[in-house]
Amino acid sequence: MKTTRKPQQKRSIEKRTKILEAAFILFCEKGFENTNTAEIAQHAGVATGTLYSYFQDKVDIYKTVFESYLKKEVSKMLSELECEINNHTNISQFILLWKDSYLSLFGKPNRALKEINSVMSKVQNLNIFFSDFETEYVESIYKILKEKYNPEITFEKVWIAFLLIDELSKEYVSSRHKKINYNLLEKQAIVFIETLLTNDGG
Amino acid sequence: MKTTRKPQQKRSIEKRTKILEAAFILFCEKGFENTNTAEIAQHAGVATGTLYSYFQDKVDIYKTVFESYLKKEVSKMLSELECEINNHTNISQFILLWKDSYLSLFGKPNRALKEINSVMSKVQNLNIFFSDFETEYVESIYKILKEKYNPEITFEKVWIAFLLIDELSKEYVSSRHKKINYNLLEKQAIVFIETLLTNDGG
Amino acid sequence: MKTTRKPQQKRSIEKRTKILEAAFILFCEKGFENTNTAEIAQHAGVATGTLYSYFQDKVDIYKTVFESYLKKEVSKMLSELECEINNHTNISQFILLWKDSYLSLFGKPNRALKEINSVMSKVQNLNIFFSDFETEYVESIYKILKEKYNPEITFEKVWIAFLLIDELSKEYVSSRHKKINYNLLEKQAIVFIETLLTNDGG
Amino acid sequence: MKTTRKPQQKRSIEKRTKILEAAFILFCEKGFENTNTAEIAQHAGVATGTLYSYFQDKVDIYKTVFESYLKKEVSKMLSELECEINNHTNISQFILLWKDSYLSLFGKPNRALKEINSVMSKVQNLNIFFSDFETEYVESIYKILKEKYNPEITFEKVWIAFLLIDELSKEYVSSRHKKINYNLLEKQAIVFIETLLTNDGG
DNA sequence: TATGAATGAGAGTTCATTCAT
DNA sequence: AATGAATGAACTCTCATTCAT
Repeated sequence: MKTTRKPQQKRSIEKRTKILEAAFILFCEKGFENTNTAEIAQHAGVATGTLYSYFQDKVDIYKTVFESYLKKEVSKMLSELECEINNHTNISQFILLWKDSYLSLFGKPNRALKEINSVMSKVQNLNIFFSDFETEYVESIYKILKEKYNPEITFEKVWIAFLLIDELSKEYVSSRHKKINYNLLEKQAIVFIETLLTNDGG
Repeated sequence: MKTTRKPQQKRSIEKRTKILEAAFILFCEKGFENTNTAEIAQHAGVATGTLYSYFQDKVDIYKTVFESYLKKEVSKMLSELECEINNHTNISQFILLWKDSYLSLFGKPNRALKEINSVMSKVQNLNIFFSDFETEYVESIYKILKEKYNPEITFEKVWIAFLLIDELSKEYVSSRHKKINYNLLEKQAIVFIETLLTNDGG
Repeated sequence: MKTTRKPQQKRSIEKRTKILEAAFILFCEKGFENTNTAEIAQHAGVATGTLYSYFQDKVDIYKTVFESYLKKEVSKMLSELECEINNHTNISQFILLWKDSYLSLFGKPNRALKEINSVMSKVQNLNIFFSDFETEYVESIYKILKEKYNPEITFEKVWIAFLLIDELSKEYVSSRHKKINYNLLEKQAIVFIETLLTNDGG
Repeated sequence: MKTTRKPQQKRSIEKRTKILEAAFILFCEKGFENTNTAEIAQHAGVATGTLYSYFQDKVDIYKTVFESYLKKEVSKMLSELECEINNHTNISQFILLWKDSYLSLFGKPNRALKEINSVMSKVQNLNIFFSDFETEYVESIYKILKEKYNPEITFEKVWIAFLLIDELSKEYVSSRHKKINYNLLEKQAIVFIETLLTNDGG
């Protein structure tokens, strides 16, 4: 029977946090498969064995890193978004804010999250968490839009907007398509998301 | 100085093809990291050592597999698309055809291609190929659309349409978001893309 | 220079006893190699570090556990045996009593004691203790038998009886030979031991 | 899906044999837990990875080592015993031969076989093989004795004889009881085994 | 004196790559 | 040209032991 520590003491929590921070940075930079446990330990300033006091295995570290990252950052982001709306933001500005916050959230861990299928094949229930999480996230945006801007809006339209914002962020992060004028791309995308979300038809 | 053979003889070419086919199937199913060279050799019906007669290393196999897959399939797809257009297809039908052909192309290798960043860190110039390839692909679509449907269309708009079709395909392949009505999503997306590509504004 | 405590205070002695009890149970169940110090500490209700206040290392725990078990239990057993004899027990009954008491003593720690060679290679003088102990034990039985039943008996004959009782106990504990009728085996063994110990020849 | 090689070629068989030989020596000397895979490989003159071409894991090596040792040696021993009987051997001589052959077989691997419980907890069906093997072995002896010397003999009596011979061998191998006159012990044991096996009573 | 978090050497195992045949 | 047995570095994970608190 294997147990992992649920640290209550301050120093212990600090160590756990350091491990998660180091793992986050390395997974984002190099991905899951190209990061080894020794590196994580070294960057966290702990011994390799210490990782296994706090986490069951490497996959558990991955899972915890991105679960906690998303949980923490997304709820923060959503409340910030809601706050902004109350300051007389129009829908165009809202979309811009949405895109910016999404980019700041998913820009960094983008690479690591892409590998999720690889990690998934080693553990059950991992993709369910992330799928459900995405759904919840879009539902929150959907509620805001329905309440504040367009009571007729459908969930699917918001999802399309979400897909586009997701792709825009990835384009931005990679910036690998030389022929693309990113500023123009973004401007046009936002105009069309606005059309999508305000038009009654569909 | 290490060399890999450029096989000219018939039997050699067959062997190379078998390796690429086996690798394609396995990389698509299990990803790069979870597929080992012994498996590829076994499925191809050759010895492990033979892999290294035709390819420099495992990454070279990955690179060649998807380069050749894309080169071959995309040009086929594009000529099919062009062919269809001449049969009095309207833009809405064109978008549908585009989406379907894209799905049939990228549905299968989706998982393997997601890992591209992971593979990239082991070899130079891999992502450049894929980025350039994507650009060329969208340019081809852009030309068709400009010529046949809308001379005013911008490259960026087509790119937005492309991003959306890409994401739709991924959603379709994974089908992991329970709350999404995929038929509705697709229908609305296509209407939206049509609007995007026919409207003069932007 | 490392020292281990010789606890004099009541609470200390209790702790030491708890460690030995926990270790005894675990070593008997799972053997030396498959029992780890964390488990011993947990079952004893102490911290892992505490083990090392009372014992030099894991081997020292093993050694102490079985030394103290044998010393305590065997002398108890021998006095019980001697007690029974005075109540007009015949030799056949004595052998039965011997076997039963031996089984109750060595049945449980059988597995752990089998591993003694493995543990021995890590520490000096461990097997000497156990060998000497066995000798003393058989000598005690020998004295009883010589005094009460057969003055002509030889030490070697008693040793043969001892070997047989030892094996019988092991068979009983493992019960893994399906074709053996254990009741019959035991009955015949005891008859044989009786013959062995009463016959003058040899 | 993991596969291990079934070597057919001469050189391959040699390598497998070398691994088994090295493992046999080391397991006998130091036991299962105190022998590591690197040592086995080194003594066999192969790389660590090579072990895993021929065997699934360390336990599989242990299992194969002693299964093949016993299968090979015991059948050889039994045919030798049968051969001797035909040369007008009396029962006393037969018992002596039995004991000697048993000693030469189980003397060396005695230590390693004692650890079987430890290894067993890591793998299923291991003890079943060894128990069944012991049963078959004693049955063979039983058949010989019944046929050639005493048609009235019971299986249980032969088993008792077997237990005694087993213990005698262990005593001999360890030779750790200083007060024992081993020659006398053996002589008396054999006399009594003879009594046991020839007497009709029981 | 007791704690238990931390250590890190060392274990078993995998697999891309090589090279004698 | 093709083989596939062999390699051995690198990986993840364990656990007896230590030591700051």
